[in-house]
Amino acid sequence: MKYSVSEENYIKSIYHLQQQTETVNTNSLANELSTKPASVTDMLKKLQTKELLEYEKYKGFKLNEAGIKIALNVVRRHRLWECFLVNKLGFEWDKVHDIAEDLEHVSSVELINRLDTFLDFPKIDPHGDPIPDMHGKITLVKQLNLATVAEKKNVVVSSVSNQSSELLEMLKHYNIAIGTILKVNKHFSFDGSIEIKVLQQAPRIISEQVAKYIFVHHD
Amino acid sequence: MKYSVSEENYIKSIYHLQQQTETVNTNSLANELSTKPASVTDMLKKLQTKELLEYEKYKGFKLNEAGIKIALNVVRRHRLWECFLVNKLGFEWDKVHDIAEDLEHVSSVELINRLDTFLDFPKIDPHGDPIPDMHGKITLVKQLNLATVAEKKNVVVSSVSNQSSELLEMLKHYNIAIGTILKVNKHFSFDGSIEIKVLQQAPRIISEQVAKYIFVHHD
DNA sequence: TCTTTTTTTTAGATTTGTCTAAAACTAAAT
DNA sequence: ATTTAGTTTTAGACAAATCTAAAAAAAAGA
Repeated sequence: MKYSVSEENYIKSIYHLQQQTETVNTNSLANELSTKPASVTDMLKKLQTKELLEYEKYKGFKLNEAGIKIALNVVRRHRLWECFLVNKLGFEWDKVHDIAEDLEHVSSVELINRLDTFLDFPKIDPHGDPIPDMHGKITLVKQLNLATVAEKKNVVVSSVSNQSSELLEMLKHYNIAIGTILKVNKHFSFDGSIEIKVLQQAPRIISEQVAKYIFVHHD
Repeated sequence: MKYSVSEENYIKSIYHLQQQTETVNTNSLANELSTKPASVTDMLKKLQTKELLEYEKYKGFKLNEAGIKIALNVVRRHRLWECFLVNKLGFEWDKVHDIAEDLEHVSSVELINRLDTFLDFPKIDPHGDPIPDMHGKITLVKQLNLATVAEKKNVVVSSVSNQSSELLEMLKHYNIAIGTILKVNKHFSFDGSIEIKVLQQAPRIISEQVAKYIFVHHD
């Protein structure tokens, strides 16, 4: 079955909200979607009729199995397009969200699977978030904070939890991006700073303040 | 200014129709868009208010300068996405139209210009139709029919005027696609067949019937 | 020229997604 | 337990894009 752009956006937002709280409430969804609570209630009725939602008046709601499946599909499309925009078209990762927001609603299954192949089946998007496969399965990559990673181990940068352009600029200057392989040479307990080594580059000192925003995984 | 998906589709269809007839009429546009004449009239009023159209009741209509500019932009997006789908994702050219129909409405200027760069500034799409540049300028490539091309000249396959899967299959078997460089060795006046030579392949005989569907241009 | 046919437009209805304002419900606080 | 504050739903309206049926205009034929 096909869903409208609006329906897909509601489904996706409910999915994101119910990752954090067991059941979602009307106001927070309205806030997330920059719409009014009354509009949310209208859409809830519609999604309930289509049997994608567990919903009781005044008591919150959440996606059921069918709804989650659709949400994962939209998330998959969004994140694959983000990979494309960054890895193939050379966008900065802080610029791709809005465009991917449009592209995610182009719903040809064959398009998305071919895109997946073209991108070589990425497991995480440029923000380090996992990409569900075509069956909705998410391969969870255990993420570690760079500030706490053991010394002398190779790790891959998987996400950065601060999207400010100041930090982005700094990381670009350091040649650190999602996917960069690096090694922690030493932790300095005096100020929490660490010395890291990126392949083919001189070792470099990073402050604890910066390291705390960088997440990595073992390869 | 931004236009709705519906407005863009009307503008694009009017553009295509007015390539053939000086002014366009309500019924043929309704037919092109698989909609009803009454709906067309409604949209014409809207586009006229937005000053994209020359339109007098009962007397036909056509896009003005501003309208043509928008149409060329939509056409550009459509054809660039078709290139992407065929050249990068490996779709057959007879499968890409519907998907490009959706993608063309994602209207980020930066997205399209980066896509153009990524595709290496193609001048024609996989059907051999020209791609307008970002200013709406079309580089017209003079197309010749393969059946009438002079012998011993290198030419590039630019379009095929029959989209049947039977012909497509045949050309695929011959390793002939849009962009293929070939040379006509000889015309046989007995039956109109021609011998062609594709780089790094043995010469091959093509019937006049097939050659007539293939268009080429000089490099 | 005067019907007849075809094309185009108008009028009014429908669907989807949104809104505001008011009513209904829940939760919290005295 | 009752008032108050906050949340959620309902009722009714609106804009965009479509439709059907009927009216108006143009084109074609006798």
